[in-house]
Amino acid sequence: MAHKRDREATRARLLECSRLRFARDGYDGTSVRDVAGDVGVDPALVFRYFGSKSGLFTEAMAGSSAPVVLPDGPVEELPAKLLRQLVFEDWSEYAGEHPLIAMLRSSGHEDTKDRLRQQVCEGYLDVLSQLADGNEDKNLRTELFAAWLLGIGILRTAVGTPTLTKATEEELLPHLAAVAEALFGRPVPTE
Amino acid sequence: MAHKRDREATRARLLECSRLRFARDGYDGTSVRDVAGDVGVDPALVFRYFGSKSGLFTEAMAGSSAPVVLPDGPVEELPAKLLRQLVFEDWSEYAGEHPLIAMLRSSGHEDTKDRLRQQVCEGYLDVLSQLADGNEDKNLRTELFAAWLLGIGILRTAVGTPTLTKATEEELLPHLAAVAEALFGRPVPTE
DNA sequence: CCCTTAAGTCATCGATCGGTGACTTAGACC
DNA sequence: GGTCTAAGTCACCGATCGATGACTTAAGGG
Repeated sequence: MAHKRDREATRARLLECSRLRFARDGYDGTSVRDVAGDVGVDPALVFRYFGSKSGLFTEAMAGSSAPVVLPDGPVEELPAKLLRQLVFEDWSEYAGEHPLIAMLRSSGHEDTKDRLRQQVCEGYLDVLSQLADGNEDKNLRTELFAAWLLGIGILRTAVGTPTLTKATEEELLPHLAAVAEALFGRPVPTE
Repeated sequence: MAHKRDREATRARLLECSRLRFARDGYDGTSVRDVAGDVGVDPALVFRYFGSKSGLFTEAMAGSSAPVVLPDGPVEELPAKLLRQLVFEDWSEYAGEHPLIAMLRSSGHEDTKDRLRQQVCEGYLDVLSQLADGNEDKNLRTELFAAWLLGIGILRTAVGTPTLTKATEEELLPHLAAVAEALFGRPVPTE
């Protein structure tokens, strides 16, 4: 009675809730009953709509690729933008972590690993590689910088290292500029 | 009759096999029956020795803290040593990944997160912080460098990014030196 | 108003999980 | 060789999981 009978709307709500569960608890830690319970629907409906649990997982992860910065501004501002998005944005909708970091928890499954790689490559490396233009090991430098951003996010949220967890964006920006300059050989403004 | 009745030896074999399982399949993906089967022993024995599954997990992870570089050489060589150990060493005994990276898969459990943090702090940050001596944000710089090393390991093994995965140690060392110098403000020899 | 269609539910299955307690057997010691 | 202790086994419990198929009910059209 709380909701009308709307197949597409129910499907969408299942996907949304499952995304949060999968991100927070991982694939194995999430049960179909949990997700159905969040939506207020019978678990059997999940199998009617998605065939299986892994079908739900695949579709949920496919729809979560949205949050990626588009290269709309000058390339020099990209590192700061990505850092802000990866680390400091409010991901409370995704259980407090960037979806990419959360997805790492399920990287034991080969499907997840493939999607993870695809998302990192298309969403981050393609954009970041502009910064490495003119350098010798362009791709390697790009991936090394992406590794740093990812590592910062992980130390902050998944490990909970003391200093980095409490660091503010303003404290991080100077070091970001220094490392970016060292890797890309060009000045990167902090503002 | 394959093995004699030796409590300590059986305990050790259970720990060793569980370490590999936990690393490769995560906490939830590993069953007590799996581990006992690897050792060729009854699953009930696991509970007799470790009380519970999480007891086995805790003890297994506590015992895997061994692989940490000791600061025996000059501090300038630490980054290269840690990179070699984290990324290029042969971790086939641990399913091909450094235990720390593997442990990230189970970082949904708070116990694992605590142990992970402790291991990163004591095993890596304490050693690395010598490099940041004399700098302003000593701890922050140290954690930022550790984040980079961890991120490199993750991109290589858990994500499988194209260029970094195939990179050799010799290709990475110059960039390691550049970033270390940018973060710590002191030259870091590549050899 | 009724009847069809599809959205959603219910009961249940088989497998697997962590965990427990009673039991069996191997090995050292006298 | 008998006996005692501890290493290891066996049978089983309750809970939970993914999954299936038969069922019920809400909504729209004639």
